[in-house]
Amino acid sequence: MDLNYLMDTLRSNGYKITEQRKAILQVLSDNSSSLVSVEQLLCEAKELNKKTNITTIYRNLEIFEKLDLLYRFVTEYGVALYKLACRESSHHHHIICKSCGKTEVIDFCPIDTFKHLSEDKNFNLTDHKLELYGYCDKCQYKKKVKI
Amino acid sequence: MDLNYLMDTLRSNGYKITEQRKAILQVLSDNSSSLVSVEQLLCEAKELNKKTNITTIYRNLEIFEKLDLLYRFVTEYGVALYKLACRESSHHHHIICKSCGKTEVIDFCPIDTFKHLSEDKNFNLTDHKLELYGYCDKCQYKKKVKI
DNA sequence: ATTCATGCAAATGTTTTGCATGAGC
DNA sequence: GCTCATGCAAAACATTTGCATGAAT
Repeated sequence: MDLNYLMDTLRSNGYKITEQRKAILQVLSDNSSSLVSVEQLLCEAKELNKKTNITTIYRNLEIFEKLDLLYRFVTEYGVALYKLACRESSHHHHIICKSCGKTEVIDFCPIDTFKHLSEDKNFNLTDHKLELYGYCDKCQYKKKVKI
Repeated sequence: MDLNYLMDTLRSNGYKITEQRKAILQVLSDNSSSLVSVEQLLCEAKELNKKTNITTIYRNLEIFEKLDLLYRFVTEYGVALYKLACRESSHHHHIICKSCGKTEVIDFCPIDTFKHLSEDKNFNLTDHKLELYGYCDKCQYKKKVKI
């Protein structure tokens, strides 16, 4: 994901470009192929800018999310994980590696299959959530669960 | 869901049947068609047994979950919601009302559709999560979001 | 110069834990 | 009587907020 696009979006929405913001965006960008926790984000952002503070992380994640720059995901244990949102992203689902957190986008959506089922149940279907879990290429033989 | 079955399961696993446990199970049973939060559970359990304590709720939810009596669900805001697990439950998904939390089971699973997609991506697929959201029969015209 | 962003500390909310007491078998 | 379950208080986390200071425009 393009850092310039991210910063332009911030600027055009009246947000200033600070060193901390740059560091956070850089970390998110470096990890754009997997989901990162706040803890990991803080840790890696500190490497880029020692001054980065946890409060700043939280405040910025909220902003990035509001601007649709960030995809927020909550694991079944209630832990929030983040990943930059694809700019061109239309509706899609993810396949997530349970070991390293790597995510891939799956364009196919099976939701139409459920349309008639929900009608049968008199549910007015508005949203859905589908996530596939497994082990990616590299992790298939070490299967150490991190998420 | 049958309270006797629940208590038998507890007993046969070495757990005692206390008034608090009965109250918690009763509340879960009364709400078996929707997801309840810990807060709601505490509130309703207190009506049945004033002595019921939040710590006891947490400890028991953990036990029930471990015995597969309870289905635990985490919303996108990280809030845990619970519902008794169906005894005969095989693999299935849920359709969840965003207003009242009512849930219905959907037996159909589209996961086979993704088998070849995950192979293309060299992902060894092990789990998945699918939830449908909408408004049930009764809530379609009041659409007040609670979950 | 003005406004927004940050850091610190404190507050909040949720869940967990230690320990003494009490209830179930 | 023994064991497990409970209640209380405190601890452990994750996240949010108030406020004064500092950086970006």
